[in-house]
Amino acid sequence: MHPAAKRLHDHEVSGDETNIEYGASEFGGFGQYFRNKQIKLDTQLREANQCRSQIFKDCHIYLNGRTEPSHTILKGLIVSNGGSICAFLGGKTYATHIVAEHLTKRKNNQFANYKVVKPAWVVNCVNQGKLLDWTNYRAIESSLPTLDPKETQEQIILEEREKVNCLAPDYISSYYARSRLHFLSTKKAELRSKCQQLAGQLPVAERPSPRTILHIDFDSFFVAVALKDKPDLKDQPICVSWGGPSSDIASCNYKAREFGVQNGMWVSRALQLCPKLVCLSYNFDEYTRCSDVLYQEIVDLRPDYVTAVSVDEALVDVTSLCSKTDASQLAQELRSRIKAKTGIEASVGVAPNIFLAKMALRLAKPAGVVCLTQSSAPQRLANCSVRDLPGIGYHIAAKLADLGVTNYSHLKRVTENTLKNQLGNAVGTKLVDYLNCQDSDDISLMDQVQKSVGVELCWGVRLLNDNEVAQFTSNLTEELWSRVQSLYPETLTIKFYRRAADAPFVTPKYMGCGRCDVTSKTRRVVGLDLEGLKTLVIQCVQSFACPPMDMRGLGLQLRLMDTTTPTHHAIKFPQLETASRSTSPNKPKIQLPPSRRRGPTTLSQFVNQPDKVEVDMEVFDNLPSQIKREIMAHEDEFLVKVPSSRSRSEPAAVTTYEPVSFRGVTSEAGLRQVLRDWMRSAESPHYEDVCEFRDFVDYLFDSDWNWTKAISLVNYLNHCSLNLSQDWQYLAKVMQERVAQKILPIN
DNA sequence: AAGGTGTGGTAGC
DNA sequence: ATCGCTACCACACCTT
Repeated sequence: MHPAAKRLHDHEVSGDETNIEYGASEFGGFGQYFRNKQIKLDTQLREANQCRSQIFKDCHIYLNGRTEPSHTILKGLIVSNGGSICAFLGGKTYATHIVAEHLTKRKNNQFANYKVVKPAWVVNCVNQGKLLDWTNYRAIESSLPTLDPKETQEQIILEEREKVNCLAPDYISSYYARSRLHFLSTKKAELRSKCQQLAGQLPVAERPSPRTILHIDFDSFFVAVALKDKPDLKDQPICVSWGGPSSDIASCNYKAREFGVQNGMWVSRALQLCPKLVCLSYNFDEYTRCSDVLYQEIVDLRPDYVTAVSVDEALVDVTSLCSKTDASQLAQELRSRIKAKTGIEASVGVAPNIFLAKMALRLAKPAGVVCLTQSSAPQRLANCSVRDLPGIGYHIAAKLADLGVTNYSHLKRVTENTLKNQLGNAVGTKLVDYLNCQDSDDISLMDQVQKSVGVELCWGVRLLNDNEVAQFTSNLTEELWSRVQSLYPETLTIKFYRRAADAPFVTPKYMGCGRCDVTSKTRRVVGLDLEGLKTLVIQCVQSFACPPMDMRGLGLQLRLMDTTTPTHHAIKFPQLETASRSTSPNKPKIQLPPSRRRGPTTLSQFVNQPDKVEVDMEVFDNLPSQIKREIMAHEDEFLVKVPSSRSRSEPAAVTTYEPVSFRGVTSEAGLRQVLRDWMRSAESPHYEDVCEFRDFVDYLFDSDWNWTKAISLVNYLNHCSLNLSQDWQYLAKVMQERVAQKILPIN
């Protein structure tokens, strides 16, 4: 489906709640109760008029500036004839038409790609009972499909760049320093890792079922922090944002929500709804301080388990504690201690599972504690909007609304199969669980090791040419690299934001990305260093073939190697027995940084091994580490005499030594398992095993398509060896070097 | 059948 | 003006 058509379709699904787009980021409370007056007006108009006709079917119309007839009348005409009103340009809903009398120069530009019509178009359409050709009612001359000429676009970008320059050396760091979403994401990652460390220290408790789970969270956290030194404002409608008209509201208090203000809404919009709204600033340092107090108090309880949900929010398993204390009392005490130490209110939900704990928390806000049980929950939750169920966002809620399900109790009306067919297996199953007040998520199984690391930047990206695109891409890749640390990346997914063909060149949000088409690409990055990564990313970005001036954002995500889970799935993988040791006819292609170049080396050098000094294997194994390492490093000069397999299995050795074999192992995960077993089996590697490993890696490397897996395996060895003896680390280095050199001649 | 890739949804304030 | 991030899951579709 064409993107615009899809948006129209989506719009239909969402009915007349044209600005529900903000619902996507709504949180912390029953937004249902504070519906925007505008929605009500539309609904009432539509109901009163019972949709006299469908003239404006599929029309999503934005009214701009002063009009004759008035907005109210036009709105009535449009809505009662099957059309809908678009509250804002930009965002996720797409306006098909703009109605305007006069346009300022800037708007002229901003609206250049819309169908901009005079109000008479609406009136005449209704009078004649059909949709008239809009081009006879143009409000500006150069409308669709003409785009801004290239020079104009260049001019716009140059002007914008004077204020916001995404190529400035400190742009990325200063951007992230002010981004609330970046703050939230990175804090969460930090806390998750801390909680995981903690889990290792906590005693491994038995896990009788049912559990007692606390879900604790500060009430409108950012606002609460902002109000700490402005207590006189606490009864006013307050929000936290950077303050400009198109800045996002990060958090608003309950007073503001009464006016329909929601988190994620733009300030300009919120001010329409609530002119007295007061905007306060962010204070990231203080958020961190409060967060630390919260988590310290939780840890001091000595719970069975803690999971970080957010900077101000945690799931706590307190089952053991509750054998002595009453859960609700425990929660109350926790609440008061936190209030005393931070000065801000937290609420707590108590329940036997995560789902119910989350729902209990919603009921508990503001400043309260609510306990839910399997038996009390259904009644307490009956009227709660499906939007408030964990994992049910704007899109799924819209699909549920199509099924006639808008609140929790309606779920009963739909069969499990319908849910699964309409929403997918996972969501369907989850909803059925919810209806039964159950949750298959187990708090002790959450917080697994991090699987990916990424960066994304979609604000202020304004670039003129390929060079600038490469520069920006390179800068962002460096930022990504700085976050990788000792982690071990396997693949890179590049997410490219390109201005949608029909989106205006000047974005509705100041310096925002506007509506974009997003495409992505995944590549293996095993064996690449920063320079290699940069080259790869720039290459991929170029492959999207986007006019530089239409680039609006870039995301880079590294999937990390799975270092824990052995898998039993076998992927197709050639067997060693059938391997040919000859040079592969198709040489692998890989971009390696110039820094890796070490002079000419050919594959044949490794294949045709030079004469060797003989070393007995047993002797080798008993050599001091230092010498072993030397031999491994110069293994081409040594030949270790391997005893026959018979003598090896003789009971001479006290410890039973099992030679490592990679033969017959078919999956990458399986290979890693063999490596892990090998590394566990000995303080330092046996020479024979080293040879087996080297041969296997050589084989992989030489076979047509497994060279990336060879690199992968060697790097995995390196990754794991960090915790092992120097011998292991050295082996890894030697193998890395070997593989790196094999790659060289191909460049 | 199992794995890879591309896309899309959700959560936090 | 403005700071629209990021990790993770699930799925459709494709290849082998």
